[in-house]
Amino acid sequence: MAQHRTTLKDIAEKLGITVTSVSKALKDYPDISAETKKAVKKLAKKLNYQPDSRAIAMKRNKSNIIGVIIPEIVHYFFSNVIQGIMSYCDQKGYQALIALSNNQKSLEKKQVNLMFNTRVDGVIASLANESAKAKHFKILKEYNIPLVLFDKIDERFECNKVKIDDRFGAFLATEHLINKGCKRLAHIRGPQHPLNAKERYNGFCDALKKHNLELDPTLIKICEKVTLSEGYDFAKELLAMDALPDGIFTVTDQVGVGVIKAAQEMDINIPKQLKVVGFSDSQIAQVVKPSLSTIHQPGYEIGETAARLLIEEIETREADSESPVGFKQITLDTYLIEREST
Amino acid sequence: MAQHRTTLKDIAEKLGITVTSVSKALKDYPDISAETKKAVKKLAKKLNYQPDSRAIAMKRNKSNIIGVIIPEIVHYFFSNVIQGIMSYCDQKGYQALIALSNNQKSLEKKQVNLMFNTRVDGVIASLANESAKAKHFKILKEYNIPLVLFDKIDERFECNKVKIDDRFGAFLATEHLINKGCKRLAHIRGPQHPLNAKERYNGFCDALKKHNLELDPTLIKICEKVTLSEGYDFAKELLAMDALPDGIFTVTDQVGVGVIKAAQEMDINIPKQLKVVGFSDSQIAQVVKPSLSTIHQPGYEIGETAARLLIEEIETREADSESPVGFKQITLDTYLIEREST
DNA sequence: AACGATAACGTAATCGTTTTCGTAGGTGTA
DNA sequence: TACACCTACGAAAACGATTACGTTATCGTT
Repeated sequence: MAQHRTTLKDIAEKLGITVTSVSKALKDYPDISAETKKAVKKLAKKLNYQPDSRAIAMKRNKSNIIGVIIPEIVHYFFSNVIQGIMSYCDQKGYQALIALSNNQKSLEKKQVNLMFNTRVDGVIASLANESAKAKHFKILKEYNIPLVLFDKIDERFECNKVKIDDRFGAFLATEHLINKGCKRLAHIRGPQHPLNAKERYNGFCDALKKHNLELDPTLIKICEKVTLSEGYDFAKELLAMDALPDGIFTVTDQVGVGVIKAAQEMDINIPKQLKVVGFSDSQIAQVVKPSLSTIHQPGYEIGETAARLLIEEIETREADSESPVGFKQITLDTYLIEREST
Repeated sequence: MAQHRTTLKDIAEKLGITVTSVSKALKDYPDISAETKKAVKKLAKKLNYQPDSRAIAMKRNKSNIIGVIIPEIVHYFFSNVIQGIMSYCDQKGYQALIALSNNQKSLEKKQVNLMFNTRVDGVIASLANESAKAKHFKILKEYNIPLVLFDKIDERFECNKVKIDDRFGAFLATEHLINKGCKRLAHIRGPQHPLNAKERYNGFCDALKKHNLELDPTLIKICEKVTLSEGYDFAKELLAMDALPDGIFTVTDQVGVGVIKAAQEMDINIPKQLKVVGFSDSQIAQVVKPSLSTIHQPGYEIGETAARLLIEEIETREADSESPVGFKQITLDTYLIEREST
């Protein structure tokens, strides 16, 4: 019942020639006669011969598979990145092996090792929230396996990187609130470790400083999971204070939507009494009512760029394994999208 | 600079024994002396030996990689499914190679072939909108490669399947509209081919029939891309008719949100003048204002179940390649979530 | 006739691992 | 002494494909 997968051997035996000739015939080597080529190709088609990529991978020491490690996948930004990665890979003849870290450092480490064992040609990753450093990616470096970090990166780690200017984006968002008349600004920020959470916080501070506004530590809240409900809870806290904030910049749109929900429940009008800006430009930001102003974060382009850098590095090393690679950090443009929440 | 990946050969040479013994020592074969084992293991650890999964895959004829082919990934439902698949795979020691069909049949076919060549152990797929039949998956069947279809399935194709009862879900949604007093019901349905779009349409009809309501063909609209903006456009058409519909059931939440946007622009009150029910229970359904009633579609569980079925089939065939496999169709529970839009 | 060129194919090594089947040397027993 | 038996290892085939290098046979040239 179970059909046998045709190999070169099968073809060779039926034709009474050797595996070598079959291989050469299929690849149009000049030292194979036209007749033999014809016969081989015909039989190959008939038996539906398809080369075994694993065997080729062993021989060439190249799998044409890249690994992707991300914190989560049910996430507008990350799924966009993946889409970008995949469409570029498809074009270039690579496949994508995807793994999740669930934002846990230990799991992330395990996934890195798995990728290493699977002998992927390279890895694209965004660090787990628990991972301040990319130290556990070092094994890739040691064995010359290209790595591209995006979004949640470790600046000190020597490799290609793709990101947006989070600090500038946050600055734009905050200054927008100020320009709209906000005086008392709050920020619901991301976790301690991820660099982009820090950068967004810094951008927030930059804007305050530029406009001579004081930074009130009680108006800074730190998310752990960066969810809608965290945004909701922190907003409830912030909006129960004696001196209410009149503008909130949130680390993501998810959190921003949580803020909007909380404000609505407390009958605080957005944007009149409170203005909100999120970050990422995810779909919920346009769908929520009032729609949420946000900072655009081009997920698809980030993915595409990361894949391009990775494949370039892979193929450069392939051509000359000893040429020292110059690492780039590509920063993609970002901008403010103004909506009803401001 | 570039470090060399340790192989059995390296260890064997340094220890003056053969590859055979090294392999056996690492796997605790009884015919290797305790001393040798100790020495081998020590050196293996020191040199960070990790077996090459490709070589093992060749030998065992098993890659421990499964293929996943889905129409798109920037999609709440599909990304949830992937999450479910991956977490199950992780537990069972499998990795996931993911590919997108972009809802195109030709690309889907290409991806199936790629999966075949990569020698994945099995495939999980949801059909592209363009694919009425799963005929192009036949090659997997011919070579005894397990396949599990989910969500957008081909009922006639013999393989394991995981889905929800779309017809019943649609019936629930529609009856809910009727129970809430709607008399003139519209349905914005999915494309022609996907079975679940047909089933949802059928469920819509079932409810009308049960409650002796007439089916007005002018109130049925057919999406191509199933996007928010399609929902918006169709809603504008429907709400410009002489006899307005008072209830709309949409094939997805995306489309439902489009309807809500259109109604709001036209100053039609939801739920007073118009009630809307979506399908999928995606995040935007809770975020939109008014929040959208919907039918729950358990993406994570569907993914988990699909992975479980697939891996069970893989391992059954592994144990006994000739045992005829009985295919299951698992239907997961679904239910209505009532929100502000009704 | 002798040599070289060329065409067309095969040999064998290789990638890294697994596993079956030896086999050499030693010990124990009748 | 002869045989069985055990211990601890190695040889070799196998998975499927690639490729540097050999090896024939045939023909042309001088």
